[in-house]
Amino acid sequence: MEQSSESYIYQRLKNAIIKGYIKQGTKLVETTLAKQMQVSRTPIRGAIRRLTYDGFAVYEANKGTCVIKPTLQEIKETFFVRQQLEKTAARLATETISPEQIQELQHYCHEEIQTFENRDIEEFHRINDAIHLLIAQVSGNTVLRRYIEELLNRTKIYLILYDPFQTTPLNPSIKEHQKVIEALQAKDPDAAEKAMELHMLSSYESMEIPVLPEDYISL
Amino acid sequence: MEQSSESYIYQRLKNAIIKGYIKQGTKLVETTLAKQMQVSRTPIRGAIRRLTYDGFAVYEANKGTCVIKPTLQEIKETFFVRQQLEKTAARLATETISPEQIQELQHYCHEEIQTFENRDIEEFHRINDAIHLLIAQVSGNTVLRRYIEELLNRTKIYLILYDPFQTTPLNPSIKEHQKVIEALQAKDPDAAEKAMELHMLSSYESMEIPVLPEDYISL
DNA sequence: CAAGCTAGAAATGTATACAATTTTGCCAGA
DNA sequence: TCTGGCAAAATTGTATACATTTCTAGCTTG
Repeated sequence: MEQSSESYIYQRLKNAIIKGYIKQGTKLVETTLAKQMQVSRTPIRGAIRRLTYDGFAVYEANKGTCVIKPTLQEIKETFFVRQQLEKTAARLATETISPEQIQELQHYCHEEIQTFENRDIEEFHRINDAIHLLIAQVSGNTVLRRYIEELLNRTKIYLILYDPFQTTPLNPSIKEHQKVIEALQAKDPDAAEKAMELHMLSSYESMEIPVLPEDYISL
Repeated sequence: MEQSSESYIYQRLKNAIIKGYIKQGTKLVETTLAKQMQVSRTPIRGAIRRLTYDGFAVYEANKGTCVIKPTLQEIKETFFVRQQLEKTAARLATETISPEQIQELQHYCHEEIQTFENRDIEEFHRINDAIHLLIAQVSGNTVLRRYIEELLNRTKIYLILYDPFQTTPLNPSIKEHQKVIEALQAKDPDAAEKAMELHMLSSYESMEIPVLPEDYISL
């Protein structure tokens, strides 16, 4: 499948933002990026606009587009919305989840433990995402799934600002996932919702404004 | 304030879709629209892409963009997500709402009753939107507010498919709004959440596939 | 007559040119 | 030195031209 130039550029830019290669607040200048990526302004422009619609950048007419620089307040608000939707997804999932899907979730949990022992943070996050996305999918509400996916993506960029060295203790996360999965297996909506609520809460309640040099760039 | 051509085109197209002037499933051809609107393809293209990101159209690479043609399932799913978020907003609003804001809501309710007597459906919907948006704003969570605003916009297009003649009894809606406002005034989170849940539920639970000629256009 | 192929048309994707707006930096004057 | 303004540079907004892909209509062939 031949992918369009714009999609490719979009992916590259998004990745660079999420990974922190592009500093928050940076202005995304069309002409500059066009030269760097050896394409015309047209696909660059499209990619930048898409980043805007996805919430990774802010646009001002006749001024240009900058990578977002969220406040701690905004970050917590976003996590809160994500929490609400994931709570709902977990509740719905108790009614529709199949034994195979439960097995898949448990498999992820095992992988998570192994990855934790290996200290492979990147892989750990990949598995974490997979768990949350699977539950969102199992919920059976595709609109809900799309919103959760969007918010999950959006919260990734926040983790860089909040915890650039990724030192957050991941151990509790594993146990929390297991709690959610147990509730799903027991088909207990209230327990599933509560478990997910607590899990999401622990991922943002302790956030504080990090002390970093102004021009800090995470690897 | 001078608005860009693209923004203007976006607004026009969105309005045409929401009002039903453009039939659901219609392909949005760049060249055709460019001729109609007397501009080049560039701003048309941007406007169409934006409609895509807002969920009013679907895009396929190298194929083009079509106005969405949601199934009843999708419509109900979207209303459900909106319901979840508005429930949350109502709950949060009980903690932050001011006497002035309560008064503003009550004012809307009075307007709503008058408008109902005048059978001005368009105005009625405008007031209804204002009530929901104000509660979302009062919640104090701007991310939540933006999502609710997006979903409110998106559900507008659904009402055309569901009820093109806008014959839905609006009377219960007024009473439901009053219930929500009473709960906000009493600063009772559970009551506010419940009242909003019931109000949202009544707006979509009874939806059925409408019987319409294939080429039906609302006004 | 149906299925498949092919050339032309049509539509989207990208590059480039030009217009309008904003930003920047320098200079004059108080 | 500070401020205001003006002109050049930089950047975004739009138009147009060209490239590539997809759609369509008509023809061929079994």
